[in-house]
Amino acid sequence: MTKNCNFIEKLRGAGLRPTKQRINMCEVLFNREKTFHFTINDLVKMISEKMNQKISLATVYNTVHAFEKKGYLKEISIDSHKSYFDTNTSSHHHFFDEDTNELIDCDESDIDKINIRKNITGKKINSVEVLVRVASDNQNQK
Amino acid sequence: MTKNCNFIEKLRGAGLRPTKQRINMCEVLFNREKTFHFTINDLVKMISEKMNQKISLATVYNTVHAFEKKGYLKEISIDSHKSYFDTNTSSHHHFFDEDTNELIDCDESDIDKINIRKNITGKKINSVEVLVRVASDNQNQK
DNA sequence: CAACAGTTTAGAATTATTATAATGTAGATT
DNA sequence: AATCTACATTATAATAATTCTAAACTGTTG
Ligand SMILES: [Mn+2]
Ligand SMILES: [Mn+2]
Ligand SMILES: [Zn+2]
Ligand SMILES: [Zn+2]
Repeated sequence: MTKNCNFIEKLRGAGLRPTKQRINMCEVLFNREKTFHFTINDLVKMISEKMNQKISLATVYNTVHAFEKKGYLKEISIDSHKSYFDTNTSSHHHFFDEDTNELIDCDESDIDKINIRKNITGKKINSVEVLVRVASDNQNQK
Repeated sequence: MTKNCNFIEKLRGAGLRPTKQRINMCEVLFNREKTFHFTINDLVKMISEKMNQKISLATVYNTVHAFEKKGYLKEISIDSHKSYFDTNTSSHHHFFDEDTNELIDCDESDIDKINIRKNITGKKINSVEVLVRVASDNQNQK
């Protein structure tokens, strides 16, 4: 897909200076075949593993939030203690595996289009997201 | 509905001792016509306003989590910085008004039943929740 | 290359939540 | 009713997550 990526252009296009930290983060986040879900902690680990450069935690937060604002990342909140970011920024739904804490993308065919009958005066719909929580099917009661 | 409520029985039924703090929290949370959504902060304010007793913040957290575990409250997470609790513990969907930060319940007729085609081997579905984010419809672009 | 605005950084500060351990209390036992 | 004990409450400390600060650094423009 995005091979030998020109992340410099991507960053410039968003009005973000292509610093080496941001380019490195782009490599880690976007230079791959498939989109994925991560926590800030995951990302800090991935960056320190994949790069030999040190990076400040504040920069990771800053950059993730900048990317989120520019629409390069989406936040998926599971509960107050579990929040993920998604490099798949298209509108899509999720399964959440409560055993493994894993977020799984749905594709179009997995869930029928949501039909919303209610409308709130003066308000437009910005997004419609379904979260399906799943867990092991062992018939151990509770 | 729950008039002159016997919260003592409700608490005992859950294996929770009916202390005066818990009974007071029950009054604030459940002794009302309609269910509602609140944050921990909202709740602390409501309790200190409605009671003349002081209550420890730790007790509020402990009790909210105990009630959540017993199924008397449900958590609704909007993003990593906004999390609500819901005294409506039935399975239902939500609108979230991004202008006012207000959560609004959907009822059965507002959203068609969600049809899930995907199934994850060995996993059962625990819940299916839709969050519809809405915001002011002023045609101010962005 | 000079100048400047934007960026990074380490560390401090802030906030939200949980842990601690001393004190209090509900409910059982006598 | 007095005593006992496990559970609950409390103030406060500790921890964790995130944001702020202000000094140093760097990409861009001219
Ligand atoms: Mn955010
Ligand atoms: Mn919780
Ligand atoms: Zn996703
Ligand atoms: Zn609700």
